[in-house]
Amino acid sequence: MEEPSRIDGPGLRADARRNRGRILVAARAVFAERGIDAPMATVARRAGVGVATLYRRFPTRQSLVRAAFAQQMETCARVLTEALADPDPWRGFQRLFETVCELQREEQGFPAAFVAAFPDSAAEHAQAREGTERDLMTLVRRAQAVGALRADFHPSDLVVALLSHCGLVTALPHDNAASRRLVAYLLQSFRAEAARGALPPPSALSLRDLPLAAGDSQRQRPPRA
Amino acid sequence: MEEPSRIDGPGLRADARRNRGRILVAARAVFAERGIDAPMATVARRAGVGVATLYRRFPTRQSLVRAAFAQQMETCARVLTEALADPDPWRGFQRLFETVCELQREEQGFPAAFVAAFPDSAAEHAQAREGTERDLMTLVRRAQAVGALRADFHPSDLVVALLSHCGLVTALPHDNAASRRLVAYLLQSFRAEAARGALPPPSALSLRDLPLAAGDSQRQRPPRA
DNA sequence: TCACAAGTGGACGACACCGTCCACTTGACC
DNA sequence: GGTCAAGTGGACGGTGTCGTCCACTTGTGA
Repeated sequence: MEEPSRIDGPGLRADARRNRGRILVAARAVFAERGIDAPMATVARRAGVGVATLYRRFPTRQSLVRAAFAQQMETCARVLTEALADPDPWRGFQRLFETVCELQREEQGFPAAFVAAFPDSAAEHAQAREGTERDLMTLVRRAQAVGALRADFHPSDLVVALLSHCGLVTALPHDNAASRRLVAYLLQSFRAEAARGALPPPSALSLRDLPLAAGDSQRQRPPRA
Repeated sequence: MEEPSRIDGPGLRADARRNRGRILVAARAVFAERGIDAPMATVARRAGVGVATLYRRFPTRQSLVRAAFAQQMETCARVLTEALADPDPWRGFQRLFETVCELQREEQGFPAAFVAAFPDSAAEHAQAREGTERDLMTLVRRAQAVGALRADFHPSDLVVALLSHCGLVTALPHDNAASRRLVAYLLQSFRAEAARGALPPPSALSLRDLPLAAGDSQRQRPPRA
């Protein structure tokens, strides 16, 4: 009410803003090297900052993760807009998928952030997600209308594809060839000509389940070496 | 030398063997619910056993994981044998992929075990893996010779596909529809008729990187809610 | 230049998990 | 039934992370 969350945004003292920036850089680096649940203290040390400063700026690990990858999230949203603007809807669709996968591949830690849970941002970003979802639906319909995207493609299939790719790059963080190969296979199977026989029914997933535009998701936990 | 590892196998006292069994059941349950790095003490408690007993039987978490999912690993190996025996190599290939994915889908925690690292079993299971690898190669060649599997399919693509599916079911543990959908898409894109345009070069992966037959792999870490 | 609110660092208590140790129990074999 | 090695449970010390608290520093606006 009174404090409109000056925890982030501007309105910070100059040195504080500088530190905030350093923390985000350090967070991306540390998350890339040691995974998304690296100790907070490690991030602080790398940023040349005390733990207290880190916690003051980002009270939860989640808020740090979200802020650290906000730029990637925005890129995803922008790419969707560009895809919609493309006169060739299939090319738009293809670029959308390829670009998001490229982001997942390049920014270590982003994939993990991508599937990690952000249950509290649900209300907050509801409209953003709905807009994104509508846009995606439009893109899919157009690409189908042109006869490029198979008719039985369901918007949730994009979520499925992105999450799988995400899992792959998490398992093999440095194997770009594997990632590219999967992307190519999936794109080919999304083409209308590839349709042979019926597919099993689509998942009930929606964008709600995937933070394409700083949204959020569900989930449990994976392994460890 | 002197003690030929009676830690597992028979030769255990009756009560000890009973406990061992209980531990494995408990481990599968706990891994399914809380992920593969749930506290050892939780597994012990669930098995109605002290921690010491657990550690005596399975000195490392890895050995516990491996033992807990040994059955699933064996099933994978058996399915490969069956696939080779199938007069229709494509049907064999298809069943192999579908069955392994089904295992990943059904046994929570198995996918995580599947991608988790088992660096020390490398030497130990070297022959088993090589045999598996050769079998797989044979299966692929046969399916290609028949004109069913696309000519540019590379054995490592199976690893890629399995790891992606693994990631998907880890992210969405209860969404069978999503899993089935992905499997269907991938199988269709592996068909010879689906080939349109060149694929990017295959990954350098081999079965070495995937514990199809109780083998092992590499890796780093994923997220956490 | 000064005063003070904003910002800072690191020590600290709480907590969770690990893996070992040891005194006690129990199954197997005579 | 008696002996004893095999087996057992739980307490315990060690380690690593969390998140807070508070005395100190520093930027800002007058």
